[in-house]
Amino acid sequence: MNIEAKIRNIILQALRELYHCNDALSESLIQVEMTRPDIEGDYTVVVFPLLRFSRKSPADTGDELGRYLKNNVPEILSYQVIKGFVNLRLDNFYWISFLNEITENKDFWMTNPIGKQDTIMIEFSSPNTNKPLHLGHIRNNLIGNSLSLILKSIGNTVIKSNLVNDRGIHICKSMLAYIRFGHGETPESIGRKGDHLVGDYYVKFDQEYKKEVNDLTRLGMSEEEAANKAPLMQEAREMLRLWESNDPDTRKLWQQMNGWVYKGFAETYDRLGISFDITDYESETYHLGKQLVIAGLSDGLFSRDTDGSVWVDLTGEGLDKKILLRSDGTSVYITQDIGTANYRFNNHKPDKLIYVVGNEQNYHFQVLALIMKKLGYDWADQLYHLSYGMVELPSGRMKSREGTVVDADDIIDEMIDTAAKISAELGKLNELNEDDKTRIIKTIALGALKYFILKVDPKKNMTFIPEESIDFNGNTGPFIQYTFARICSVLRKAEDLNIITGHISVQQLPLNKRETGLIKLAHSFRSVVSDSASDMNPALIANFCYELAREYNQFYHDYPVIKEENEDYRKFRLNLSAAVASILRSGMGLLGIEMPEKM
RNA sequence: GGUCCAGUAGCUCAGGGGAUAGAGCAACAGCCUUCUAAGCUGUGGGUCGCAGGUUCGAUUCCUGCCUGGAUCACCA
Repeated sequence: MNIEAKIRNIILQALRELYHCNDALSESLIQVEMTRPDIEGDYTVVVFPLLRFSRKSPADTGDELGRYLKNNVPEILSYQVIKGFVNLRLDNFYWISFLNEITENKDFWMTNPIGKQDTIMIEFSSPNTNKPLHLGHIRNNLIGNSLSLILKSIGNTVIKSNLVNDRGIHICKSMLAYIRFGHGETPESIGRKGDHLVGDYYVKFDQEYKKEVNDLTRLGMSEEEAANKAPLMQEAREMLRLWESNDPDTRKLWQQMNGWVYKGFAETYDRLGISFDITDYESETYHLGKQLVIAGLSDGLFSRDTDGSVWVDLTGEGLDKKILLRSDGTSVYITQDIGTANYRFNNHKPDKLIYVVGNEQNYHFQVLALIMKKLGYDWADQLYHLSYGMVELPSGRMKSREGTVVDADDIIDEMIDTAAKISAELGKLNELNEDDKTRIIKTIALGALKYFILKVDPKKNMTFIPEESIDFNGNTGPFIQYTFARICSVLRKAEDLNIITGHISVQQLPLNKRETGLIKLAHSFRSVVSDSASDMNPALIANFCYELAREYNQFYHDYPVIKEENEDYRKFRLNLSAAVASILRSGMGLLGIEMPEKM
C-alpha cells in the first residue's frame, strides 16, 4: 500500500477513535495531498472538513490528528499545524528505501501494470487519401499513438486501428483535376511525394472550380446554383457514380493515385514512428451498416420518409432528426460508422472502442452512440470519442483546399534542419560519426515536435505560431532530452571511474530539499500515468516529465554527484540520477518520444 | 436560434474547493579553468472574461450574461 493510502486509513481510524465518528461518508472528507514546496513537510492533511467531527478549533483538531498520525504511522517523523493544515514530514528512511526499490528493479515503472486488463481498440489517424497529412493530422496521430502506449503500459491489450477514407467525392476531385491537368505525370516522373502530388490536384480542382462558379455567377446565376451546376462539380459527381458502378478506368486511376498516397503516408508515419495493428479501407467497409439500418427500420426504431430516405428521430434526446439512408438507398457517413462499430465489436470483441477524432465531430459521435443504444447493443456505452481540439494558425483555421496548412512533412523537415543547425552551433556532436549524428538530430527534432503537440491538453484547441513554436529551450522536448543525456553522461563517467552504485545500506541520510523533491516526484509518477490513462490525456505525463527534468537540473546545478566526497551520498545521488533518467525515458516513451544518450 | 467546448501574465500554455495562482517564450541583469550552459539564478509582468449563488474557504463547483470556436447536410 502506498504511503498516501496508509495515511488516509489512519486518519479514518483516528476519527473513529478520537471523535467516535463511524460515518463511512467521512472518507470523502479526508484530504491528503502533497505539501506545497515552499512549506516544510511531505504530505498535508486539510483539517477544515473534519471540524464537523471534532467540534474543536482547526488548531486543536490539527494537533490531535497530527499526534495520532505520528504515533501510528512509523514513517511519519514529525508534524506541524499551520492555519488548519497538518503538514507531515516523513522519515528519510522511507524515501531511501523507495529509491532502493527503484534501483534494484531496472524496469520498475514498466513491469507494474496498475490498470484493468481490458482489450481496448483505438481508432486514430483515419486520413483522407486526397491530400497529404498536415499538422492537425500530426496531432491526431501523436495523441492516438501516445494513448495506445499509455493504455498498454497499465496492462491493457491495445489494438491500434486505422480506417482509411479512400473513397468519396473528394478523391474524385483530385482524380478529375489530374485527368484534366496532369498530363500523365507520376511521383517518379516529377520527383514529388505521392500524397503531395495528389494533394496538388485537389487544390487545383478547387481553384478551377471556383473560377467556374465565378463565371456562372457573373452570368447571373445564384451562388448556390452555380456551386451546383459548375461543370467540374457535375463531372466529379459523375466520376463518383462511375466509381461506385465499378467502371474499370475509374477504378484503375483511383487505385493508382491511392497507391501514390499510401506510399507517401507510409513515409510520414514512419518518420513519426507510428504504426497500426489493423488498417481498414472505407471502400471495403462503407456498405456495412445498411442492413443494420434496414433491420432497425423494420423494428420501428427508424422511419422512412415519403421519398424513401430513412431517418432516426433524436428529438427526444435533445438532438435533431438524422438521415441514415439516402432516398436512393445509399449509405451516408453515419451508416458506415454504425456498420464499422458493429463489425469491430463482432470481430475483435474489445471492451472499449476509442475514436480519436477532432472535436468538430462531437455531434456525429453523440448521434452514433445514441443510435447504437437504440439498436440495443450493450457495448454502446463502451464507445468513447476522444475529441481533440483543432490546431489553428495565428491567421485562423488550416484549410487544405486553400493551401493554408502546415504540412506534416514540411514541419518535420524544418524541425530537423533547426536541430541540425543548433547542434552544429553547439558542436557537441562533433566527434560522433555521421550516422549517429543524423540519428540524434532526428531524435531531437521529433522530440521537439511531439512534445510541443502533446504537452497541450488534447481537448483544447491550440495555436501554432510558426516562428515561436520551433523552440529547443525551456518547456520543450529537447530540454527533457538534454536532462536525460546529461544524466547518462554522469552515469557513464561514474562507471568509468568504477564508482559503486546499487543498494544503499544506510537507513539515514540527511536529504536536502532538492533530493526529497526529486524522490517525491518519482514517487508520484505511477499515479500520473494512471491519471493520464483514465483521463486519456498524455499532456499530464508531458508536464510531469518537464517538472521532473527542471527539478533535476536545479539539483544538478546545486550539488555534486560524482564529485561528492561522502560515499553514501555519492551513491545516493547516483541512484537518484539513474532513477530520474529511467522515469524520464519511460515517461517520454509513453509519448512516443525517444531519448538520446548524448546530445 | 439549439447543442457542445473554451476564456488564467504581452504571447503560448500548466494548474485547479484550501495556504502567497505557476512555467516557457519575449525584455532586462547575472553564472562556464569543476559531473554536458539545449542548463542555472534574479527583475518586471495577473481584477484567473463579467455578475450573482453554494461554502469555513471559489480562479476552481452552480446559474445567468459577454466574447471566441465547433456543430446542427441526401459531404465524409
